[in-house]
Amino acid sequence: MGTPEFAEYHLKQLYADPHYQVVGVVSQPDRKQGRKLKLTPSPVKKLALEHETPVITPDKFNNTEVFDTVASWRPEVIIVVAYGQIISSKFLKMFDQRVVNVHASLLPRWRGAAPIQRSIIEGDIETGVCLQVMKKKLDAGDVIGERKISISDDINAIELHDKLKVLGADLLYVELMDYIRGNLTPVKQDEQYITYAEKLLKSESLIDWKLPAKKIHNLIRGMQLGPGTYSLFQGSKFKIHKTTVVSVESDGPGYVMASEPNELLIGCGENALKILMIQPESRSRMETSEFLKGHPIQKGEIFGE
RNA sequence: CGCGGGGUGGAGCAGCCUGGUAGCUCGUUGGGCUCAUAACCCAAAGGUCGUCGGUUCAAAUCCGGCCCCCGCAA
Repeated sequence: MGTPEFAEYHLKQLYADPHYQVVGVVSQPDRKQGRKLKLTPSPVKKLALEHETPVITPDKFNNTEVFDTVASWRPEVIIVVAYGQIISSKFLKMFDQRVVNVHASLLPRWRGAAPIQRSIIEGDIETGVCLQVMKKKLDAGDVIGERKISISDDINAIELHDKLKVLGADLLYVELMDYIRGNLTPVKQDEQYITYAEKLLKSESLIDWKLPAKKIHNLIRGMQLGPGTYSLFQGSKFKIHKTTVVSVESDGPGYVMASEPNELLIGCGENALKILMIQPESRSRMETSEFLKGHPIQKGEIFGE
């Protein structure tokens, strides 16, 4: 059971693994997507169809008919990866201890919707993926296995996402097999370390130059997988895609401290940010050096207005 | 029929409204200056202005179709 690309990767690895046989797939209904609002199947559904696996995409999963359909596939284990709907305890009881979930954080840290992004935004130096036995309470299940990875200070959420999906699939390849065979006992989560990864809000996209450069840098990296971040400049929006923190005294929040052929340095509440990749309205993203050739910016001009 | 913005020498942009010598910041090539340089000076090459058609004496510019890209929204 899953929906986006993160889940699709896991499913792809299951198909490739001779130890598993995929008997059925559950995904979210087709959504209107893109500029034409064309009805598009989820990556997981698409992959399942290519493999001619039975697929269902119920609007509401928690429904007896749906449960019966899943039961009719006679699954030995049910794997949930970024499905996108709450799964009722009734279903979990039907398949007692056999519904597992891959979650992209080191539980109990970052339970919830946006663990990858939140780990970067909050400046964590380490994260990972967990395989848990699903409980009624969100992401509170006993942990079957985990994989850790360090977060470098220039990796963004998309890159981290791509690394974590590989680790997640590996949990299915190794630990899940052990669990099914009864060779592995899940471990309870230590409740004192619980944190929640709230969904990213659109209001978080606007850069507040009064914050320290480090915080803004983390936000920009974390929001890459999601709505992105932008700043206003002379009346239009500029998406900021990539930055690096420069340890110098700030001239003030949003002040352009240097605008040279290859460099755009903006003051923050503390230190400054060098903009490396930027995107004006209606244009594609571009390197700052290219951007400056067609958009001359003077030292002393202000971002954020 | 979801809303809107773009496609101009190799890169990033201006010009379009108010049709009539293709411009700017770079890059490239050659030359000069310099102990030297990615710095400076001089010169040159390089564009069917996305594409097809229409209007016109004349279209990058006005009108219509198509293709590609981007933002919002979902």
